[in-house]
Amino acid sequence: MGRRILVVDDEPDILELTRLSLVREGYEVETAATGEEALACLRRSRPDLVVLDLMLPDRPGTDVCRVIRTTPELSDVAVIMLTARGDEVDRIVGFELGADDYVTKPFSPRELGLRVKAILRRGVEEKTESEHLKQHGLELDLSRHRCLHRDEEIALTAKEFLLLAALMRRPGRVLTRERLLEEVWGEGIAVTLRTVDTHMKRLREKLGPAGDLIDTVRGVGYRFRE
Amino acid sequence: MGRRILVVDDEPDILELTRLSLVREGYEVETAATGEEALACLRRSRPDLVVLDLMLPDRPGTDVCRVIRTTPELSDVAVIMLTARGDEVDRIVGFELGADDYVTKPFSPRELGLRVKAILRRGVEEKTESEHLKQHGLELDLSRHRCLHRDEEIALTAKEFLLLAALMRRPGRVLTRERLLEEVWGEGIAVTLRTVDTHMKRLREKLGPAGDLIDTVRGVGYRFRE
DNA sequence: TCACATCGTCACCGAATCGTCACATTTCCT
DNA sequence: AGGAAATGTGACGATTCGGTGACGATGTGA
Repeated sequence: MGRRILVVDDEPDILELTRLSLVREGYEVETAATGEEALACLRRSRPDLVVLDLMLPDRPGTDVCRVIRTTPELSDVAVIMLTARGDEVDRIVGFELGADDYVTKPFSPRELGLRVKAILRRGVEEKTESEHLKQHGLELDLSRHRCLHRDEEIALTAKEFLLLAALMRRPGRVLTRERLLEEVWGEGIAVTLRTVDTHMKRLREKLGPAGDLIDTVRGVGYRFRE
Repeated sequence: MGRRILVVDDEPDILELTRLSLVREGYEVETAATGEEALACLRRSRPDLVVLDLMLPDRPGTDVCRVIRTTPELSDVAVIMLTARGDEVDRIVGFELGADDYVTKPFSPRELGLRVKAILRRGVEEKTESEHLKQHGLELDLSRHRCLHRDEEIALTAKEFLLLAALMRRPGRVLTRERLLEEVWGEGIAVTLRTVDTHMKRLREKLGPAGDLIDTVRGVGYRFRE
């Protein structure tokens, strides 16, 4: 669980020091010096937590944070902001921006380590509910948006992933196309029912042999093998 | 679906911040500052969930929670308690009070949002959990759309399944062809009455020995053995 | 900007399912 | 027993349903 961290700061020294201290505490650490770099890395490797400097060369850290929170695939990533003074803390943490915590510069590695640990632990607690589905060798990591079959990664698109998640959340239960549309696409969205079929086909295709785990119940809907 | 939330807290700031963050996540939110207000609002607008501070000016939140749980019309409302420390958690969430979850102050809106989402989802699932009919070794699971006879699966078509369900829902009672048409095919559908006979035949055939459980009541209709 | 991935829709096909009919059988009545 | 009415049964054509491949629109990263 929660192990991978991205550190974003434009000062090479701070970046390196932070990286080292976190690595020493057992985390996998990546680094980025700009907001763009950071976003690219986020999309690529989906870390569990981002330590984000408020001041970056290309765009403010607040901006990056906002992008993270408004991107569905990233919204589970925890964010710790690095800020010069404790001023705008209220705005940063939580409300307007949705960061999970902040640390004022200058900070000791130990302090950061403690915050990181606390945040990640909280994250784990939240996620233990059912963010991880596992059935018949098929594994879905909801928070990380990943799908494994016999430990081999299967690349799914957003819709395919949500579709599979909806089915796997209630194994054995038949879900009508209407229900699936509602759950995956959202309520009141105007999409043909048959669209579900198409996505189901693509999903089965990608799942390969595991595609058989999805049953078609003629005249009713689809169901995941119990 | 679960959308409406009541937030109860006596601190205006927290109240407003919480309200905002929940509204932003797409919920309809009402607020109350006292226990009495909260109960009034509950009775009036029946929200799906209450976020309830433990400390209120007029009466403890635990008290409010107890009232909710012991009022039949309100017992479906989910409750999330806000508490200062993780101390009395067991008592709160467990049997004594019957809250569904708790969040310790201070909390980030994100954290609360996640809890809310989880709780509401759970509620929906429980309510959708549907019938399971079982008679004379014949078993019908509506939500899974499965039919078992002595633990052996019997594959039924949609119509056959609905027909059998209609009969099994009222064992011993005779259902006319008209009634069955209405129930299985829907009202105002133009289908010959004799169509029911045909489906009944196919159904009995598939049920094998259990087919005898369906009696024909000459001149009236069909009935499932009591 | 371009290439590429994703998504929604459509049209077509084969197969499962359905509805109806004609005929056989049973039941009930006189 | 004889006949009428109701139900069982088998066959057949019609319809529905889901799988599938293709296409165009849209969005997104390089």
